[in-house]
Amino acid sequence: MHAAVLRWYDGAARDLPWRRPDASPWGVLVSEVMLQQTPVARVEPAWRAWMERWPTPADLASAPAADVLRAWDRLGYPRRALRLQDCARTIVAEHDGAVPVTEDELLTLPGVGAYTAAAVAAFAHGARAVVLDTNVRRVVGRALEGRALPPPTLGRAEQERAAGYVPADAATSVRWNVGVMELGALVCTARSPRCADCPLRSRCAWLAAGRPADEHAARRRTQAWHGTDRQVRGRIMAHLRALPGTPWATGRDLLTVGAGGADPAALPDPAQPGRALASLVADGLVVAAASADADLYRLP
DNA sequence: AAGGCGGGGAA
DNA sequence: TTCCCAGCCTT
Repeated sequence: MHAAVLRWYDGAARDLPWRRPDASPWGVLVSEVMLQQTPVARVEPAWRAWMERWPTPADLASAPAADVLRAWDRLGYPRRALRLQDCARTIVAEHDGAVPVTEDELLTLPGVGAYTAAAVAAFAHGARAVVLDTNVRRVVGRALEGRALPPPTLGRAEQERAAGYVPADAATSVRWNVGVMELGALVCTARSPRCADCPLRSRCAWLAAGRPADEHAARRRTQAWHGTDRQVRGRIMAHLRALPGTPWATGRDLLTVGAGGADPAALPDPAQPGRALASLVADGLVVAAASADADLYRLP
C-alpha cells in the first residue's frame, strides 16, 4: 500500500509553492496555518503575496496588525492571522527567529495544534510524524477500515491506528504523509470519490464492501451561515479592511454594516450586531477607543 | 466532548 | 441549497 501511494504521488502531485525545495520552514508553517479550513486554491495566491511581503518571522512580527489583517483578506477565520503574527513574535523572542524542529516545541506556538505541529515537523524538517488531517483520516478510514467517513471527533484509538500505518523510515514517512493527503484531496474526496482512478482501488476495504454509507451521518451538523454572528462579524471586518488607512469608525456605522445595511433594531435579534462587535474587540480583531463614550473602533 | 469561528466554490 | 475545506481554542 505504501508503494502504491508513493508511486501515485510521484505522478500526480500538484506543484505547490510551499512544497518546493526552496520553501523555508517558515513558509511551510505559514502555508499550514492558511490551510486550516481554507482550500488550497484560495491559499496559493495569498501565500505568494504574503511570503513576498513578509519572508521571515521577524518581518511579520514587526508589521502593523492592521496590515496583517488586510493581507489575510478573505481567507476566513481572521483570528488565525493574529495568531500567526503572535506565532512569529514567539519564534523571534524564544527561538532566535528559527521555526522550532520538534513537535513539542511547535505545539507551544500560538495557532499551532496537533495537525500543524506534525505537518511542520514532517514537511519543513523531514521528521517522521503522524500527520492526521481530514484527508488522511478519510483515506485511512476507507482503505483500511472500510468506513465511508471518519468519526466527527478524532479519538486516541484512531490516532494510534493511524500511527501504525506511518512508515518507520523518516524520508519515506514524509512522502507517505503528503501522498495520502494529496490522494484524499484529489481522488478520495469526501463527496464524489473517483475510485476508478485510485491507486488503492484493488485493496480498499470500503470499496470492497460496496461503499457503505456514512454511519455517523446523523451526528454531523453542518454549521449554519446566514443570520449567524459569524456572518455579522465578517461584514464588520470586511468594512474595516476596506477603509483607507486605519481610521476610527463609529459604533453606529459598524452596527449598521453588521446588520447588512439595515437598522439593527429591525433584526430578529436586535442585539446581534452589538454582540458581534463586542466579540471582535474581545478577540483583538477590533480596537475600541480608550474613552468608552467615544464609541469609536478601528483595526488594531 | 462540544461549540464558535469565514468565506468561497463545487455538487 | 447543501456540503466541505492541510483546524484551533475555549468551555
